[in-house]
Amino acid sequence: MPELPEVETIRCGLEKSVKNRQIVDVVLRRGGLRAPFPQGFVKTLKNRKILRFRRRAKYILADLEGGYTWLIHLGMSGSFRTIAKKQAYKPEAHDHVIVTLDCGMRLVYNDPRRFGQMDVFPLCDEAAHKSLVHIGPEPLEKTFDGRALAQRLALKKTPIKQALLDQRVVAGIGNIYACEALYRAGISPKKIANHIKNAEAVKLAHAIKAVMREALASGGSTLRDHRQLDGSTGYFQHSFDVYGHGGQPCGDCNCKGKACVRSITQGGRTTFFCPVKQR
DNA sequence: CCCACGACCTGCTGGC
DNA sequence: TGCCAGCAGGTCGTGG
Repeated sequence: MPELPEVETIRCGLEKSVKNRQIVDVVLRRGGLRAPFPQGFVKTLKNRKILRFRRRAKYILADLEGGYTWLIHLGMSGSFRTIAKKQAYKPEAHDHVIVTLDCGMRLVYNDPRRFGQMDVFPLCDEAAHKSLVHIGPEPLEKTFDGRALAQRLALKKTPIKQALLDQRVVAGIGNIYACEALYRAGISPKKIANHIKNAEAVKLAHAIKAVMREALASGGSTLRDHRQLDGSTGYFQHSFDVYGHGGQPCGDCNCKGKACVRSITQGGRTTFFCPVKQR
């Protein structure tokens, strides 16, 4: 489901409604998601206060009292919802993890496709965690700029679109925002990453930051099922220039109403782009 | 090491 | 109406 803006929106929701609550019970309704839940998962979460929610790439990291971190990845279809104390809770299809908090509220993790991930580990081991250790720079950090991007792209021989999906190059970009950023930067998705010139990398870094910021301000994109904790939907999907717009005019090249936006397959994923504007 | 590709899952849509 | 192929916001393991 989610890319950086959606994950960040959910992190904010968790921070507002769940931070500083103590976990009093955890129920797992199956043995795992993509991978089995780790040994002692429930036991480690139970009776710990949640101190804060952080984000790294598309991972949510909940710091727990006692020096542990609860790692959450939503995969393609994961979502959280909260159930108030007085509300009755009937498990719905694909509710896999139910966390009860000291205030009586329940936090429910639902994930139809089960591509999500959960883990818990000592905070001091975070830097070495298999899922986090290779992740590249956060695009919204000041230190991420054209130079930083160019440096990483120089090592990649794949088309730029595929390089942007590689979390070692930049953190948090997925299929939608890769397409949108390349469009804004006017760069062809087929261009080989290590052929990208410095000036283009500068433009692309700006485009990545801009599209991420704007999506964040809109509460992310809701295509099928991304919702904030309170059930409200993002609306950035209305601002897509190319994603999902195959066969329509892009609105910015000189094709004036002509169906310029194409879709192609790269690395098994659909890429949308305007071959006139993106070269 | 790098890269391409299939696997992992369920649900929805569109074409017949 | 029903069925089935194809596709979906992500990662990971296995080959070459």
